[in-house]
Amino acid sequence: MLRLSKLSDYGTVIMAHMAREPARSVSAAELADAVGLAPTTVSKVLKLLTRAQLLGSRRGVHGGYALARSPEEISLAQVIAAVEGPIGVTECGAAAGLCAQEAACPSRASWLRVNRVVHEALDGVSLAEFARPAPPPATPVNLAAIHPGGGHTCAP
Amino acid sequence: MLRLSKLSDYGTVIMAHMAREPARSVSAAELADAVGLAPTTVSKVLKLLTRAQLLGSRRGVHGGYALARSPEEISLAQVIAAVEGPIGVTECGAAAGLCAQEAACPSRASWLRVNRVVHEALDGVSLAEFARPAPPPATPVNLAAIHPGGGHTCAP
DNA sequence: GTCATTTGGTACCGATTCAGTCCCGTTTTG
DNA sequence: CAAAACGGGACTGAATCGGTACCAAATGAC
Repeated sequence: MLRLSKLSDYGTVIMAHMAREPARSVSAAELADAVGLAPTTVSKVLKLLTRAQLLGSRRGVHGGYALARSPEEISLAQVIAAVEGPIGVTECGAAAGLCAQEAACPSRASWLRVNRVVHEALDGVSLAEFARPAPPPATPVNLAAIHPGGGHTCAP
Repeated sequence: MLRLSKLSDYGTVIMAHMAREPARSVSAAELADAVGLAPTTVSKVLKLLTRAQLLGSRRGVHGGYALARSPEEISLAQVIAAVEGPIGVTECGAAAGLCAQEAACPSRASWLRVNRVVHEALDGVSLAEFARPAPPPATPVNLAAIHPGGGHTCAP
């Protein structure tokens, strides 16, 4: 199904939530409550997002997390990569040198193209857009024609 | 990592191999030998591809598999969907309504857009192209129309 | 200075999913 | 009828994933 992992999904939900009040610092517990997930799980995701420098953190009594950049400057691709590693449909697309047949692979060019498009698609969606879906951007998308297969775990 | 399953990967390799001699009927054993995978595994994948009507099959002593359509008319998306089910980046599967918040989900539009782009990327690569990598096709997916401001490197 | 609070890192377990194999039935041909 | 080949599941071991727990480090209140 070429699906996102649950943790990545959580990551996007969490980041979307934070993007609605970009300046505010929030604790893991508060966030967990807001998105309706187990505090431990939220915490785990927050750690990953922080390590990837998408979030800044502060420890201590009034500690918490806050966006490291403005929501416009954070893309879905960055969030997903932070949680589940390099984005790539095939191994050869995620990092060079993983596939033994790399040099001789007749399909490599095709895969690289697919990988690039996928990455661009995810990189083209900013948190700002993701959190607060405005009327569909620049180019109107024909919703009726969209291939179904979607929805995600929309946390409250 | 948003990665393809191994079985899907095998599927593409097998189909690519068949696309190089589109008219010929090949047995599972012969194919397994050609692509260097276990016969049982190849057989499993072939069954899936056949059930999805990408291949035609004949039983009996001179039986085997053959492409159901010309390589130009079979896309990567079709092969992948045949092996691992409907392509979709997010959960809540093919059936609508699995996600309670579906109607109110603020990110749904974004996800649908991503799904659509991914699907188009995979649908835009034909077996013919995939098996015998030619110079990039005449009409690549028009990313600019979907995400104005587009270009980006694929580097992880 | 001490203590409650909150993040950081890691190790761990249970469950689910995946890859791979095997078995048996059906079809076709010689 | 016998052999070759596909069709459809069932089964198993392994890998991955989701989730939890634990302890260390930092911070601020008192």
